[in-house]
Parts: sequence; structure tokens; C-alpha cells
Amino acid sequence: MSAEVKSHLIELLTRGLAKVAPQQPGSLISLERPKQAQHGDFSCPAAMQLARALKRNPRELALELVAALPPSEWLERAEVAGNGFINLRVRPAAKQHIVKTIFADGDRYGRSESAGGRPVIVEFVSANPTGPLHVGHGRNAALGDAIGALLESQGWRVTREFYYNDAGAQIRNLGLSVQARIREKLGVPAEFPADGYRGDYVLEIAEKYLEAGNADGEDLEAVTRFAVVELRREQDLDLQAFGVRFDSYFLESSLYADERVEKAVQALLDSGKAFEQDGALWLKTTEYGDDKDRVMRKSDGTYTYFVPDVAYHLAKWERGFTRAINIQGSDHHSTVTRVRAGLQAASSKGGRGIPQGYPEYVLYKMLTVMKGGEEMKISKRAGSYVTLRELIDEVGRDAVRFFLLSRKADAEFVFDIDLAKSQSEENPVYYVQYAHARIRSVLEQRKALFGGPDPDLAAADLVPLTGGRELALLQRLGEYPEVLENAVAELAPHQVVFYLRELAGQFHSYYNAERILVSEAPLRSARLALCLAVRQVLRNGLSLLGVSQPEKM
RNA sequence: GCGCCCGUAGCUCAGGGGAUAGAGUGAUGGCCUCCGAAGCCAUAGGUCGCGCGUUCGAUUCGCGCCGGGCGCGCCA
Repeated sequence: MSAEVKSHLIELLTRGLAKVAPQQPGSLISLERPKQAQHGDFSCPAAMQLARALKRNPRELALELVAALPPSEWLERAEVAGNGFINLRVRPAAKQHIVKTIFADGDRYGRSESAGGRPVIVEFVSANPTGPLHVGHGRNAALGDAIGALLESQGWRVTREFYYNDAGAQIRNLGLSVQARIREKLGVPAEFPADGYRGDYVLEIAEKYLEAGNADGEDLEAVTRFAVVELRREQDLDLQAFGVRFDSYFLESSLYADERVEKAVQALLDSGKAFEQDGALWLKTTEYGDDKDRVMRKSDGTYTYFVPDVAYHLAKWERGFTRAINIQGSDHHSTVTRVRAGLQAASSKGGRGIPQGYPEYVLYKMLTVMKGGEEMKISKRAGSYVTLRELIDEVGRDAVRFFLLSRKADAEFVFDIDLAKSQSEENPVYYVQYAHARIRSVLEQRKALFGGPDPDLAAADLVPLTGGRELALLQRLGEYPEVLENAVAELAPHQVVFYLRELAGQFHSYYNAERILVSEAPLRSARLALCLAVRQVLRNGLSLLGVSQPEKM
């Protein structure tokens, strides 16, 4: 059912209320979707909400309101339930209309221009080039990519950015780890760094380095550079396999090269919120809601990661992104207050006007990965983790994406590798894709059974669609734009996943209960048109999630 | 100890002031001479962690407990 129907009903109720209770402002009317079909298509709790202010019995008030409703060709009937709810039932024609809308809008059905092309930067993955991507990065990538697509669907101009932390101690650590492996390989006495990276991939890089014609690993800078290039290439391949694409890559090292770090420090000094203590330079982040002040420049003269972080986000703002969204593991949630505090301080002079809530964060919980009935601790340094690539190879890209998006971000969840592999056939993604493939198959069958050219289903008369399952499907189709709008407002792609599962489920039920290709041509065409509308919405939704829409399975 | 997040069916999870709390999976029993059985239908399974408040109404909001995760570096 389309949004027009809903606003039409609100209009009716508002006018009715104006007659019954002229002293009440009419803006209070809200409509809900009853869980029970017997309660109609919409219900309105206005009488209960207003009863107290009007000192009236809610049920009587509801009865009067219903009696005062203006006539309408969409509204079938309005009745008062025992407790004062007004239940509204709509005529089939009001629901059938949605099929025409879907045919007309096609791939654009559900999209809107409400953001008006405003820019937003979505930063995600941002894995350090110190190891392959693991399943946690997979959750990040799936979320970031889907959130980007969702924002685009509502008219945002989205830039997807990957931030490379290529200037810190961890990179040095990587270089030392590889160097140690090279030395071991060559039989040179070597001391492995205490907090070095122990994964097998470090050894592989060491071997490649030697195969590339290097006699030894004594040039640490060259070793490090080689390792970073290798790992970045691997990560790019992983992301490619996952179907994730970025518009830009931002290097931390460029913040130093462009003197943005120095400028950020200067801005923080100018704010008057900086102070020296114990040989270090601090910022009074506690004045911006942090629980303790933070060091900016260590006593050894180097900066903490906090400073380039602030510089990076200042750069985002200066690049024109008045909205910024970061996808991060909740284990980094302490940086939220800190980065915002730094931005507020740095922009306090000079009137940049960065909002307090800038940037926004979508924090997701780490996965508990189970394999062989045991929890796999994800640890880069210990080298024990499941790579994203391994998962994609064994479970499939669509299934991994759909599964990783099927929980809200801030919920912990258990990813059982064995289950995902062994039951990949039963993964919910196939349930949705199957509905899509089934519809194509019905269209093929039409040709086989009835022949002739494809009928113009866009022009089909929909009046025959009056069955309970058909009306329910029509209603569900009409909810899609609201679902998108909501998912974007809450940055919650899982809502789209649940919607698609429900839509597919209703379709499967319908398909089993009713024959689509009946002999009466008008009914057949109406049903085929409904199927096509379902297919269109499945396509639109799946493509937003980055999941393919196969014609055959 | 302090801060953030989470406790909903055996398991994995939706819902988030509104009527009888849902789905998937697992269990049990049915449905292919008929458009794709990767599907459908039915049955079973719950003190929505506990308590006290706010409200016409609380699983949902507030406070306090209990249990779990994460964070609390001059690491990132």
C-alpha cells in the first residue's frame, strides 16, 4: 500500500477529529500497522491518547470520530475496537495501485531524492596493512558498503573511503617481523620482535621478498615497503572478491606530507585547551565529555594516534563533507568521544562550526567465530583467525554478505563456520534468491503453456487481485519505501534483510496456495503483474545489499 | 571500580509505549500425475534476566540489582 493511502487516511481522521473536538490541534493523529490482520490495515490510537485531555470516555470519543469521518473511496470501513482503537480497513483498489507504481518506477522504486545530493563520506574497513582481512573486516565491509548504498538510495552523494594507517609503529613492527623471518630463512641469528606478527603470511612475504631477488633482509625500509605493498594487494583482492569498491584511499602518511598534522596541532594549541605536563603535551578533552585528558605529543616528541585522527577528520570537513559516518568495531568506541572532542577544540577558534556529533559512528560488535565447536580467538599477532577470503571461497559471497548483514550492528553474534559451510544450502539468502528465480521460471512457463507474445503486464487490470494473500503481498510491497527510509535513518541495513525475507516468505506461501498461470486470462495477467512487482522489489533490495539476483539457481 | 553495548523459544536472532510477543534453525507430522520441494502447511516450544517506578497501557521508557561483551596507555 502506498504512502498516499496512509496520508489520505490521516487526512480523513484529522478532519473527523476537527469536528468532534475542535479545540484539539489536529496534528496528533498517528497510524499503526496492527499485528493482527483481523484488526484491519491500520489502527489509530488517537481516542485513547486524547481521552484524558478531553475528559472523555475513549470508546465514546472513538465512536464519534468514526461517525464524523468524511466519505472516501479508499476507505472500506472504520470500526472501534473494545479498548478504543479505531481500526481502518482499506478497499482493494487502494492496495492494487502499488503495482502500477512499481512498474512505473522500476529500479528506482523505493528510492528518493530527499537528501538532495548532499555529500556524505562513509569510512569503513580501514584495516592496517599488517595482515589479511578477517571475518571482522567482513562485517565492517558488508555494513559500510550497504550503508553507502542505502544513503545513495535516499539521494545522498556518497564517497566510500578506506583510511590506511601506514605511518605508525605497527607498520614498523610488521617490517621487523618480516625481517626476522628473512633472517631465519637465511640461517642468520634473528630475534623475533616480542609483539611481532606471527601469522604464516609473514613467512610467505619473507619468502617472496627473497624470491624477488633480494639477497638479504637488512634494508628494513625496503622490507617494510615490500610487505605493505604485498598486503595491500592481498586486501584489495579480498575486497574485490567480496564485491566492495572504494571511491578513495586516504593515507595517514599524507597527513604528515601535507602538514595537516602540524596544522591540527596548531589549532589545538590555539584553542587554549592544551597544556604541558610530565614532558608531554595534553589536550583537555574532559571539557568535551571525555573521562580523562589525552596526550597529543609524547615526551619523546612523537604524536599519539589521536592527533592524526583529528587531522584526518578536520580534512574530511574541509573536503566539504558536512556529514561523515565511520564504521568501526565497538572495541574502538573510546575513540568516539576523543575524536569529537579534538574536533570541537580544534575548530573552537576560526568558526568552522563542526557539529558536536561529527563524525557519526556505526559501531559493530566483534563476531564470536566458532569452528569445530570451539571459539576461535581472533588475534592478528597470534596469527589465529579466519580470513575473509577463506570464508568467501567456502560459503559464497552472497551468503556471507547476507549473513553478516542479518543482525543489527551492535548485537554480538556467533558465526559458526561449520554451520555456515555445511548448511550453506539452507542459508536464508537462497530463500530470497529462490523467490526471484521462481518468478522468472513462471514467466518462462507462461510462454510454454499459453504461447504468444509477452503480454503488457504494466497495463494489466489488477481488480482480480482480491485474495487474502494477494492483498497482504500488495501491502508488503507498498511498505518497501518506508523500510528503506527507516533503514537509512537508523543506518541499519539489517532491516532490509528482514523485509526481504518476509516478502520472499509471503511470495512462497502465495505461490504454493494459488496457481499463477490459470486459464482465465484477466486473472492470469493480474497475478503475473503481481509477480513481476515482487521480483522488482526483490531485485531492488538485494542489489542494495550487494547480493546478486540470479535468474536460475 | 568507572564508561558504552547486550540479556526475548533448545540454538541464532528480529521487534522497541498499544490489542493474543515474532522469524529462522532444531524436533514431530503432513504436501510434488499440477507454474522450480533451495518451497509450503500444521503441531510443539516464552516468568521478553530480576525488582521497583512512570503511564490509560511497559517486553519497549527511568532507576537499582544480576549475568555477558568491549573499553578504561605518553599502543592503534
